Amino acid sequence: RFTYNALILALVRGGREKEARRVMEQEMLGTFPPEAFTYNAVIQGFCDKGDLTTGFKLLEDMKSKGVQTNATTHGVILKALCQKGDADKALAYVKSIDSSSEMDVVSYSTLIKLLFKARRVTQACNLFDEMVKLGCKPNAVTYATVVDGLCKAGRVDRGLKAFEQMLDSGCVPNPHCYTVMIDGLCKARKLEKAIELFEKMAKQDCSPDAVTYTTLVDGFCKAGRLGEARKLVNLMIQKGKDPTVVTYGCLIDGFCKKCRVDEALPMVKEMESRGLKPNVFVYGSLINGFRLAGRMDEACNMLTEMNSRGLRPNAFIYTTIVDGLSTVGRMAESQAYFEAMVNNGCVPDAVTYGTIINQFCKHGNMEAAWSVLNMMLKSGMKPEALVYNSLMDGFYRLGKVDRAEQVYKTMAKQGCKPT
RNA sequence: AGCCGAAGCAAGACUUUA
Repeated sequence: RFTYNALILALVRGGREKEARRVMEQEMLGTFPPEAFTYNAVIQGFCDKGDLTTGFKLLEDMKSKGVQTNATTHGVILKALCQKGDADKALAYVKSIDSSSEMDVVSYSTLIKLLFKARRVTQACNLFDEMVKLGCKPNAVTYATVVDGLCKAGRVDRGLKAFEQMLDSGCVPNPHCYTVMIDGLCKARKLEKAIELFEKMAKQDCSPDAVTYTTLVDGFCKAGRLGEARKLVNLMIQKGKDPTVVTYGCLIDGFCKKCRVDEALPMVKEMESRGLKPNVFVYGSLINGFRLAGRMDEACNMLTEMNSRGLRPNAFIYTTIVDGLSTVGRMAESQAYFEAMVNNGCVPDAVTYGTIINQFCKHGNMEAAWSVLNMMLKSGMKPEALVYNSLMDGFYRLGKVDRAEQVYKTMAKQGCKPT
């Protein structure tokens, strides 16, 4: 029986869930009574592939065979629903659970994460309170989830409270817990507090890992404190925490944003010498760096280089190039890159079209801008307020107040709030 | 009873008077 379970698990992990199911249904069930462990593994296999239909079907099979679902079953199902972002279904599922197989700390944490993801912050917090009330003790993962959820919802203050609550509860924090808090503080522009926490970590016998370092490196970079960012990367090397591609990505982006792309380039060499290959993010930063410096030939060369290295440029990359070329007045080339984008099967997104609209506006080509907006709306895209702002500004500058008003009305109709 | 489920980090468009 253990052998079968081990085999099934191995198949699931290898992405061969169909075989796993066959082994379970046709070989194992003839010899051994069905058990939750096996079903959980197979259900997970299908859910990981996005096939929730089969997942739920197996769940029904399981129940009809009299196999008791357990907390892990719920965890697997909730994880799947979490990835789909289907909070309502998840809540309905939890309601349908009978009391003999309760939720545990993992399934609760999964559901809390899902609710935060669906921006249902109040519900997430209520669920957290509920689990405590029911005697299910939150662990470090639960707290990390809650702190992260609160911070990403713009409630760092409450994130900090939850973090303190974690310490008070006697829960031993791990680097994950600190990292989400540090990240939240950095993004809320409370860098000093983030540094403080980072320094406290080491003292607490919880040394920062590569992600924690990277988070703070990014914090320094976003605050324009590049010297400190660089020093921190040196420190992590010294401490034996190897920087990752993301670490270098943050550092390189920081320099690029400050128009110091020439200092960023040696860092690419440095990362390569450490065995790290620049990825699409790194190229994105570099291309943006050249764009900000008005050096579009070099930006385009970088795109060629990434192609030759087998990296596929995405909408970010193309949008940066399209924008940069337009800004320096190279309209025909800009358009050519937009066409190349489409021809290469890269789908322009709302930012791409927003960029194009903005560029038309800047160049006084308002009718073109207006028609792109309508195209966006027709295809169901939701332009951000800044796109409407750009259009209104463009019409105003040409003295076409009525057209600007028309834009404003469209904006209101789309439910887009003015900024 | 054999370790089946949960958490963290980076790139693109508006607004600048120098």
